[in-house]
Amino acid sequence: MTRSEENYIKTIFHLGGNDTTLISTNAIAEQMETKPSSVTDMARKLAKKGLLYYKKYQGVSLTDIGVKTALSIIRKHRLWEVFLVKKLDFSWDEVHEVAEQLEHIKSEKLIDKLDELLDFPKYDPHGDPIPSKDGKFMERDKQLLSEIPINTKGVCVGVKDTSSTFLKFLDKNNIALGNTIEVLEKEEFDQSLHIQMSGKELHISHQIASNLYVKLND
Amino acid sequence: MTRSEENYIKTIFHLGGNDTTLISTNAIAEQMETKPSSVTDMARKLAKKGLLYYKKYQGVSLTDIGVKTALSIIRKHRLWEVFLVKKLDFSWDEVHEVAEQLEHIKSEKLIDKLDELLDFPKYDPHGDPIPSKDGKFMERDKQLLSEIPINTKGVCVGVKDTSSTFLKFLDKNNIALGNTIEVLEKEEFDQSLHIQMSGKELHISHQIASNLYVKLND
DNA sequence: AATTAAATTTAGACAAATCTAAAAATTTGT
DNA sequence: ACAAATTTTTAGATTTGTCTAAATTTAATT
Ligand SMILES: [Mn+2]
Ligand SMILES: [Mn+2]
Ligand SMILES: [Mn+2]
Ligand SMILES: [Mn+2]
Repeated sequence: MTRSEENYIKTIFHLGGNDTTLISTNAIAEQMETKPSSVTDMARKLAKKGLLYYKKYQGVSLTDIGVKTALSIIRKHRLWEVFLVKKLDFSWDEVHEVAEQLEHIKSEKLIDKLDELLDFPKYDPHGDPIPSKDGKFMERDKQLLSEIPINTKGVCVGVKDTSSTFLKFLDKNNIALGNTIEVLEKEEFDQSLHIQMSGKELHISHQIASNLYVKLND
Repeated sequence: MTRSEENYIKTIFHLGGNDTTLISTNAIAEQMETKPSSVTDMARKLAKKGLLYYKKYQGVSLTDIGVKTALSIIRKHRLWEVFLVKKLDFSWDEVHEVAEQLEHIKSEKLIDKLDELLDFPKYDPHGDPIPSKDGKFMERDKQLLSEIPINTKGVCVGVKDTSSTFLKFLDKNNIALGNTIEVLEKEEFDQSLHIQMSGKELHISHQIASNLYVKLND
């Protein structure tokens, strides 16, 4: 598989094309910052290769082989992200760009040994689950911080927005995965939250709270 | 720079095109397993980019920028080889293929941090020197085992042939970098050697001896 | 239901990197 | 020095992945 083909497969998976829902060429084009006509060409090519199902004018969805392929690329992407953070002291806002390149390196042994070196991590630096060698992975039971009730405690386990700006903002405010957060108060007016974290009280906007995943205690 | 361009630059460097000697398109084509006509096209392209000097019908040689580029790629290649051996338990005959891919990953921070993780190695698993960030490196003072006199001792510091078959052969015979070797006798007939290594006596062919580098003691 | 708007595909073009076959230049051998 | 052999370049074609502009299909609106 070429790098371009792999990127298409991965994007389609992320857009939800793993079940029978058809993903439109426009949606793919927008996500990949390319043109719909290019997507059509690639859809035909990948359909012929058996990686996806393509219904003219309707859209695409991944075949079983397509899903397996996508999971393999995502596994590599996320393992490399862990490597960059844990072994090379990258911060979580710097890893994505490099992982986009590293995910295309072809060597089964490489990725299995990397997995071992990292002690078989279950989640990447952004809290996203890492598929196992055979494509299985556990989506964590998590909720957006903005949607949990007042006076409940949870552990911060992931981010929805993985943009560098958001991640740097979290760093600046000492919000990190693993932190315990308690919602103290919710402002009716703007949906902003008063929270307690690491002993300190903090006021965060709805914008922030709706991009942070927490796992409720017990 | 594209992957293809980088591979051309690297190959030309290895063929000795760093000084004023011109390297022929045929030599490059043979080394890269491509056609001379393809090399001509690329030579023009790289000349226009200022990476090499191209004299029609004569050949090419790298400019200063070309040499710098080559050294940067070689640095990456060799650092990744060290990583694969030291951190992921690859054997020295398995690393080249994967390093050929990894050497094209673009991230200055990645390679500097990798260097640090590996404790700034000076040589790769095959005994080849690793250029520093600013392109400097020390070619070790070494000789082919086949060319040192009888009754001299040396430390095995490198291999000339880096093919998988040769490296596996050395593994099988417990010949590894760092071993001390003494030449006991040289057969006039076939140039084969009787050597002493790790307490054992060994008989090796000229073919082997002329592909092993040793550094004489003192 | 007909018209308009939006999404999608087709047709044709382009750049990068490669190839084959033919032409041109260089080198070799007498 | 000249013919033959070799090397190198040119010309034209191919594949991959992309694009623009036009045509077609589907969806939305009156
Ligand atoms: Mn990522
Ligand atoms: Mn991630
Ligand atoms: Mn190598
Ligand atoms: Mn090497």
